[in-house]
Amino acid sequence: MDSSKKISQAVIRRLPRYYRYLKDLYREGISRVSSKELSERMHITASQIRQDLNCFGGFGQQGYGYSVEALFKEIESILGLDTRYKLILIGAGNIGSALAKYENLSTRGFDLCAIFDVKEELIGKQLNDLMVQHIDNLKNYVMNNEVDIAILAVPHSATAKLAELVVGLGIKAIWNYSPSDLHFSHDVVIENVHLVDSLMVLGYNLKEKLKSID
Amino acid sequence: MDSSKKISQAVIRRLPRYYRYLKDLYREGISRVSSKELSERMHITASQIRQDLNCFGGFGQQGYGYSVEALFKEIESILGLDTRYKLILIGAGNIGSALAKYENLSTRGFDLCAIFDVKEELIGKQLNDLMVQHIDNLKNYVMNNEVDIAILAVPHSATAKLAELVVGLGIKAIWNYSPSDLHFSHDVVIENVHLVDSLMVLGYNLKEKLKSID
DNA sequence: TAGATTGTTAATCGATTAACAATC
DNA sequence: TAGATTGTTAATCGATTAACAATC
Repeated sequence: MDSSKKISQAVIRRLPRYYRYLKDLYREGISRVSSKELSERMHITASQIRQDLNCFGGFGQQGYGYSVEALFKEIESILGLDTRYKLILIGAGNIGSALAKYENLSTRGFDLCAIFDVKEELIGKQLNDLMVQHIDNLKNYVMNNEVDIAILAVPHSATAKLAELVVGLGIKAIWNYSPSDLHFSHDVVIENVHLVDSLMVLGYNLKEKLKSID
Repeated sequence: MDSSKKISQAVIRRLPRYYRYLKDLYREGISRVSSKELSERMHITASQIRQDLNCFGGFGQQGYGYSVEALFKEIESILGLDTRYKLILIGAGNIGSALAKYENLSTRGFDLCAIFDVKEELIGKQLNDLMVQHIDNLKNYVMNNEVDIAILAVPHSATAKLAELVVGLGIKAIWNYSPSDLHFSHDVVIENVHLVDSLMVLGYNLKEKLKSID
């Protein structure tokens, strides 16, 4: 549980999955779970579960297993889901407006506070309880309001410039849905999301599957 | 290039990224690229690029590099993006309708052909050029039309039952946006997508970043 | 106590990187 | 030919799995 020890991204990317499965167990009214039981549900090895959890601390009890509620709370806290983040959305097109309407964000502590776009016909449009503002207001908004994370959902051509702007204004995290990947220096954290990538992998795997049957 | 050799999912999951970067190069009018140049753009090692590509064949030329167009076409073909897939969407809620409106699907060869939901108020609703049908029509539709991939975007409570139905009807691939993960036997391929997972990882990394600055 | 299951070390496996001979 | 860069083997690194002593 030495906090100076760097935890690998492989482990971190599994945390949301643990979070989901534990939440399900909790909702089902199950109060304890062993690494073996959890491993069967999650289709990973019990060994991996114990290794992963021990990166953060000894949450279990020998001979007993893990308390579902306690472990859930631990992972919630590790992921920072017990604190709230303030988000802005840049780009109110197809993906952008879908994200704005996505209720799972606020239930996980991610509060969308403002929406910006450049297209005149979108300005003033209501998305949930927010009104789309002109991108020219962005600078002023960020200087007067706390912003933790910027969601970028703009076309290829606008991505680089807007990312520069956002980072220049001191925002340290970008959830990027734009077609082009972002790479910044180590003091900005980025998640590049490409929905279609996953579909391409699915298509590939389907093709291979069918090939092996023939 | 032995086709019997199993290619690791780690490599396969990078293919869409190669595809995107090569498409960009192609659009920029760049006709050749070395693994070193590509590695700088993509922020991965040149070694990895050469290893990855050589899983599928020797596409390069010593002393020259790779032809952007030829390599792009190769990867497009490996991913099966030169063939078309027929998709159905189950669940026309927030995520479902966003996916239905997502133009990037058809441009990559994924044609959405029918949409189903159970909610009376959604039946008959127009999404792009498709009308939402009642889920009771699903069986009949699948028996009379080719379907390669089902997109599942339904609530937790409906996921398992609908997945069973879809697999029972012989569909071999599911792009699953439902809150609960699906795991089927090896003859069905699944991609479980959880948008918020990526945001949670971003939140975690942001928190760690800020911690290290203090 | 006996049984169960963790936490943790050691072994294995796979993926990434480095190096370099082959060759365009 | 000389220079460049691939394809490929070997070395390294990291992640996963196995094993088991510790302990509830």
